[in-house]
Amino acid sequence: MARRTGSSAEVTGPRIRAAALRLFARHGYAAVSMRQIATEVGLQAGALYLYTPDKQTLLFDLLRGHMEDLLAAYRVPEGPPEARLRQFVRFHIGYNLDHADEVFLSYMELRNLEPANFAAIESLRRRYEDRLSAILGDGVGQGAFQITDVRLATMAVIAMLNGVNTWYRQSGRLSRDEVLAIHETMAKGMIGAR
Amino acid sequence: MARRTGSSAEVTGPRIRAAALRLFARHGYAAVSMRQIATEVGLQAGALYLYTPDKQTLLFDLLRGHMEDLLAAYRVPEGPPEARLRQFVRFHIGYNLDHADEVFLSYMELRNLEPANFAAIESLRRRYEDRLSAILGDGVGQGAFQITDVRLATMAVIAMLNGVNTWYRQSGRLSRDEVLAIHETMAKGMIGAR
DNA sequence: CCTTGTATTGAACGGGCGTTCATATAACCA
DNA sequence: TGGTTATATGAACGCCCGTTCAATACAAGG
Repeated sequence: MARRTGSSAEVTGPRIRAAALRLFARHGYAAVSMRQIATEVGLQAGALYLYTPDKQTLLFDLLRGHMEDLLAAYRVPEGPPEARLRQFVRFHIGYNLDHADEVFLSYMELRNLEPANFAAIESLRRRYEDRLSAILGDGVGQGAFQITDVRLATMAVIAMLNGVNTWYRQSGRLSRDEVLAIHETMAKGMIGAR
Repeated sequence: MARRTGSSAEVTGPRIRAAALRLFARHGYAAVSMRQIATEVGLQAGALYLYTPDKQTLLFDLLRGHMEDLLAAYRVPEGPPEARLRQFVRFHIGYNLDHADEVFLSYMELRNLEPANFAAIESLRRRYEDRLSAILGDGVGQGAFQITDVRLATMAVIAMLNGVNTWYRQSGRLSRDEVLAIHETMAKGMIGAR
């Protein structure tokens, strides 16, 4: 057998990335073999190399794609700092819950990236973090927030928000909107918003 | 060669665990081979099996040991809820910074544990989290804290505190004590402490 | 000095790894 | 319809994996 009926690169490429994402997130990059990914898609391992030069690039493309999608999805909010912070909180939690595998992978597999690839992802992440820093900085400038160190506050707010992904389940005790509302309040409290 | 001069099980066992901890934390459980661990200690791979039944148990013992050490090191604070929260924050950040590899490993490698081992670690972690929940619950009862959901607030505070380990460096811009103080304030703000 | 027990080697086992490539088939186009 | 190109196979390459075990070298005690 060789080429299979109804197959095309436009279908196979995304299916490979989806399978790799799922397996990497579930078991870890190092623990997943190219043969497992291929099996998931219904291919032999060799066929994967029509779609990625190697396993490392497959991982990197997943992380880069996620960070770029995240940055593209973010709409810079307008209005007073408190309202903008509220919107950031809602966007961040919402996006993370809707892209749990991507987010998980992007935090867990950084150490498996080659230095150059690592730097590229970190740079994208920093750009995202800076969007929260901008809101917090404006809030301080307008006297709405009481923050000793904007960079630290940025990291702390994001760390708190990221925590949601570790425990939230759709069938859980709290609705998604309750979780969002509570985190809005906590984020405001953290930074001394009046 | 066989037995080497100056060697004894009391020395080799801890050295193996230390090497495994360092390598697992740096590169990930799945990416580290028994041969690499052995080389680090100056042994052949086979010798490791005098000290652990297998690789999985080596990982599990590291995680269990860490969680037990953490629970043993925690002194239940006394006084009003606000003071007890302050002490929890200081203990948690301080302990995490002093045991960065253990903490990192305990979060990253949970998924590489067999179900029974996973459950054991999660149970220990839950016991630790409950100590913060107790403080928050008391604070609510005494009207000192304004918390919609104690369990959610517990997870959020711990997530925020854990974030420190991802960026704090001793040579960094902020001193350890500044970091502690700021996080005390943020933790209090999160839960509406007066 | 010799025996006993501990600590370790080094080879071997079966198997899986990432990657390459000649080959084959399906889809497309003239 | 026939030739070309895109898509995939499946075998092979060299290498590393976790684990076992007989053989062995050393330390300690009598």
